Amino acid sequence: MNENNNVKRSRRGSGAITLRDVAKLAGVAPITASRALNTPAQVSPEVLQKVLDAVQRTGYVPNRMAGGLASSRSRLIAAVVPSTVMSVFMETVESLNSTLFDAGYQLMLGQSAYSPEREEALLEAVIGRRPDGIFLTGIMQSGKGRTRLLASGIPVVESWDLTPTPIDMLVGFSHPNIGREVANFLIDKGRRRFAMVRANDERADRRAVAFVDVVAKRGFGNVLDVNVGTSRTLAAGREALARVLTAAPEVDAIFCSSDLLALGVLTEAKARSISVPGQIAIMGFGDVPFLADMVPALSTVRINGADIGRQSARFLIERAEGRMVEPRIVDVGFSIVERDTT
Amino acid sequence: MNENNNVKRSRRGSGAITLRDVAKLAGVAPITASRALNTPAQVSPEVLQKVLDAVQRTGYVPNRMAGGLASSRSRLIAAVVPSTVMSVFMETVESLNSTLFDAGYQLMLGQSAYSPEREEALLEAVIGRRPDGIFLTGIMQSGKGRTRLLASGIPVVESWDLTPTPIDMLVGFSHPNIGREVANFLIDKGRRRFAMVRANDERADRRAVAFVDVVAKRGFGNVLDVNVGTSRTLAAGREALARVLTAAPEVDAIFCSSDLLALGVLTEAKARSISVPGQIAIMGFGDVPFLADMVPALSTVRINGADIGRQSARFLIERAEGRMVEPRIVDVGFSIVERDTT
DNA sequence: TTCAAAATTGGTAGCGCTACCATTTTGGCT
DNA sequence: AGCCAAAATGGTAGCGCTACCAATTTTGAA
Repeated sequence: MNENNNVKRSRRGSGAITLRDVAKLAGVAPITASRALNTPAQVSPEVLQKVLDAVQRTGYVPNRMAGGLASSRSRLIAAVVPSTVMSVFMETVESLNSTLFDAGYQLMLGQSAYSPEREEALLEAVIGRRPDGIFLTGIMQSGKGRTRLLASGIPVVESWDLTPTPIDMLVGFSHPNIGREVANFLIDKGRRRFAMVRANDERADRRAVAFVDVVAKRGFGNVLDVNVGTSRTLAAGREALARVLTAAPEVDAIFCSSDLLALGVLTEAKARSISVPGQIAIMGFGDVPFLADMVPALSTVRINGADIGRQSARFLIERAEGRMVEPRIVDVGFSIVERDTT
Repeated sequence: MNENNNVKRSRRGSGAITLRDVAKLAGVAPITASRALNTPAQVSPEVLQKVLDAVQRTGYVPNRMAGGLASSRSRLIAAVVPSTVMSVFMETVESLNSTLFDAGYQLMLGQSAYSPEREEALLEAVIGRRPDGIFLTGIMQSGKGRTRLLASGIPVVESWDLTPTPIDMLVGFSHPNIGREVANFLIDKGRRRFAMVRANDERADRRAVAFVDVVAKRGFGNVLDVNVGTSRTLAAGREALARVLTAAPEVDAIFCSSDLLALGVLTEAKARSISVPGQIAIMGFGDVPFLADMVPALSTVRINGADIGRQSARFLIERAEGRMVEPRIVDVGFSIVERDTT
């Protein structure tokens, strides 16, 4: 029984320890070793111990690519995010990742960077890994993308928005509702002349439309609209206030499409000695973590990003394990957080 | 030539389109179709066209798990980050990801959450995917982890620090140097009574030691040390200033272990009408993007996180394609950014 | 025209694992 | 003791792809 009889080992392969090696060392068949590791209840305690010992001694780490290929279960979940830096989505990604990890899943991160061409390539790359689930921040707008996702048969969670026709599952909240509630909130606070500062973002557009609509319906004229393009920076917010002041100095409330933009507006207001909220009320969106502790603390719309991540992870896990999910659409809502700037 | 002759298809498999299907449709052998997609130069233009057409018509997306298993190249890179929310590392992850993506690699994200037990499990999960490279934020301290990584044979980039003995490659900067330079900088600015506000973080500790050392050497007594534990929040910074003021009201310069903490100190100072930098100078660390545009703008230590990501990605790609990397240690340096709070 | 070299295509045999089925062993019951 | 179901173990055949080698066709230099 010479163990070295397979001297002319193939040049292929990684050369790493395989399940075969572990099984041989434990004196059992490979399939038994596999069971010992994956479904320990199916093997006798002695065998389990022998296999575990062999794993310990060899430092064996199962090859998940091989396992995934054989079982058609990759235990990978892909998350597509537009950006990671200073992004309101990271809270979601963090809770998504940690919930998934605890259930034995890995997270693949793709950045779409708000670019359609890149999104196309990203989708191809993502599907190529055969993840057990895909998490999208936002709703897949492109019909091509939807078709592709649908054709892949992979469970999908869209998020951060609401639509009656998701690809598959959905965990989000209503942007128009936010626009409406914020408008009502500000009007009820006695504000009369409104401006919006927003970056290029389809969701912000829908908040804006609803906002404008309510303002008009309640009879407070039109809303000054300042678009800062693609830059979601604090600096863009500062510049935006300058533009607001030039175009309509009488504005007394500004709804921004992100907290960072709002922080910029607030910063510029302070720099110009404009009293907040005395002269101008400022409202952000997203509730990034440190906002609450600043002085003045920014009023904003709070989205429970961690909740979205957790809920999405649960959905994806359920589906990955073959169970159905019902209902497939969850509205996690939002809340207006009144602090010092309104 | 009935295509439906394999009626009793196996119950296994995903049922998705495979390379075989594409090859059959294009009228070539599977291996030829594989070459058409992976090394098109090795195939005649007509065949290439036929295969591409077949891909188009079927919507075929190659299974990267199978490809990875066969070729021992997963085209996956794993990144391990302590946290993603409001983290100074995300700039690095973003540039890492985008550089990798352009070269045809995918990013797997693991969160160690500053916890050793979790790091252990994470490492196992990461190695199990057989990534072509691993990016670590920070240096792998645990000997067990080092051994494991070494044994895996996977190229590793450690980062965000410097050591003469990295596991493999290293892209970082010197924390002691930062401590020293900041100390000298503040002393040269005329500051005399120092405090440090820092979270539990081994790297911050080393900055602190060097800082204290310089202060002592130049004869300005000891440095008040305020530890905020694991909370890296703005609120923690505010509370920290309160503690500083109680313990040593004469302090005239505070070096914080993160920008967020510094922002908290600054916020509390403002709340207490303490003039900055008149009475107290404040220095952060990391240079998060929006800092520069705030009023007052926080002085800080700038780390080029994007550069670390890009450089690391290049290293990892080089190694994944089988080329050597020399030198394996890169010091990307840092810079003290003087703004309004010093 | 001749023939070797280069270009193109194909066949085979895995990569490391698990689904599926077959076989052997064990234990509980009459 | 005898029988049968349940528990434990094993064998085989892939998962979908590519490395490696072999065969064929094309090209170009002599």
